[in-house]
Amino acid sequence: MPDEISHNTDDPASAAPLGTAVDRRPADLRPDARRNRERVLKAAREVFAAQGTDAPVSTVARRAGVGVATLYRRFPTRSALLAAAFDDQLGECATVFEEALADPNPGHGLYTLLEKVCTTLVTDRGFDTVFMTGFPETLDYGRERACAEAGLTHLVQRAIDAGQLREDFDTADIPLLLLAVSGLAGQPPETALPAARRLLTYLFQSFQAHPPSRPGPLPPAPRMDLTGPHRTDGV
Amino acid sequence: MPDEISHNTDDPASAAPLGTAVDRRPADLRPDARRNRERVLKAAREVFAAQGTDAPVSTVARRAGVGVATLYRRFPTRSALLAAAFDDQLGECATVFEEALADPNPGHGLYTLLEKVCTTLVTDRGFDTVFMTGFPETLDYGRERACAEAGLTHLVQRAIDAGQLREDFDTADIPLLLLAVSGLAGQPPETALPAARRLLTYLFQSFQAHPPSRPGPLPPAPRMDLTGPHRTDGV
DNA sequence: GGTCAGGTGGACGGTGCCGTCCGCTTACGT
DNA sequence: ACGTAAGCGGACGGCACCGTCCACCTGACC
Repeated sequence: MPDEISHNTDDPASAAPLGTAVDRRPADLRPDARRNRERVLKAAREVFAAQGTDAPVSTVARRAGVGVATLYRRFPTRSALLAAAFDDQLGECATVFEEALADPNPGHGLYTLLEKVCTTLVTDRGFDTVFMTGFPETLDYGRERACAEAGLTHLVQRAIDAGQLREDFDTADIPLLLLAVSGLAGQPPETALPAARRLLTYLFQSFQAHPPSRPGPLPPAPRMDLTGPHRTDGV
Repeated sequence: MPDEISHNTDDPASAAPLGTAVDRRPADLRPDARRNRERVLKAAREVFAAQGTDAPVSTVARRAGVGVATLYRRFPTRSALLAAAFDDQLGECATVFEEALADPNPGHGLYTLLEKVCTTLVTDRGFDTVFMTGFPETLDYGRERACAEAGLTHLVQRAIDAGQLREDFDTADIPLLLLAVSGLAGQPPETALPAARRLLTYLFQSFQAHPPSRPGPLPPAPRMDLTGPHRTDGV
């Protein structure tokens, strides 16, 4: 599971020793450049959230009020820009993930973890792409991923042992759930969010080891029309 | 729900009286043209199934062994080609849908309907796009759709009345489920298919009005890695 | 205030796709 | 056999995007 992908901490000690250290630490930048960098990131977040990861780079540049060259100077490739734009979200993910691991009630931890991740997944268009693919070229993916996966397996096992998850629940069901939720990401957020919640509720009720004879309540079902991916173009 | 979109029956009586009658009836074509038309459709099915609806038209033409112009002559726009390519699948959908409506056991009817649709959704890449969007410009969508929706609501209501579906089940949960399953469509078919089955099982167990105290068995969980949309390029 | 590395923006070449145009080919009727 | 209309394919113009290049600014430091 691609949680806690290495996120830039703006900490000089975390300089990337790898050859791919294209994104120099913002602290070294001239203040105007630093300001532009921020503007680009802000614009990138907005544009990618609204239009998805396929949005043209020039749109981001225009929205940031800078030229394309400036943007490419900081983020030499599209992937780099994407990774940087979603970096803090990824970091937040990592935090939530650690909170979940620390939760004494594993079932509750797992639920809140997935609830939060799914919310982001469905609210921020384009986050799904970054989250799912993880940009093997841009970020050192493998280690963090393996670590997250191990933690997740452990959490799941704890929840099973506690009698909160059915015996035949599998760690692989979590990517499954994530993928399923990301299928809702194309909808406009105001329907996608309740939809995701409802789906999550359905699934969690199914995940229980001992379901009650009458199923628990569901969040409301949003009306949704499937026609088209619903670009929320901000001009 | 976009089931049973108007599918060409190759029946002369079904001539489109609308202005959009660009796709002349194959019977009128010269035999060589007719043959080429079939070749194009076959190639389109293959290419779109393997690469998704974004595949370039020229790829289809090349695979069919015809020039681009030939292709565009028959299918003046990309949408037309897509619609035509998935026409029979859509027709099959309609058949399955009617079978489901006719099933004396509404719960069983609903399950098999969704099982089949989901299988197609996950097996044929690109079918999801066509199925979900339904091409309002190309096909007369509204009537069929409304009809399907009404039938579906009726089926759901029957299943609820029969005590097979929980009271708070909503017709809108079906698009929800479809969307969720289509989220798996990016995976390679050999993992996507079992994944879809498992997801469907989880959900249906949750849909039951009176779940058993021990949940029923699940189909196996496939290992899946989320990294990337997994183009299955057939060269 | 001068100099210059670092920063900037717009213009540019490259690429991949769409959908059309036009001159050649082929099947069918006489 | 031959004329004609239908069919054909490659080449083409247009467009959108990517990523680079270069000539012009600007802020920090002497």
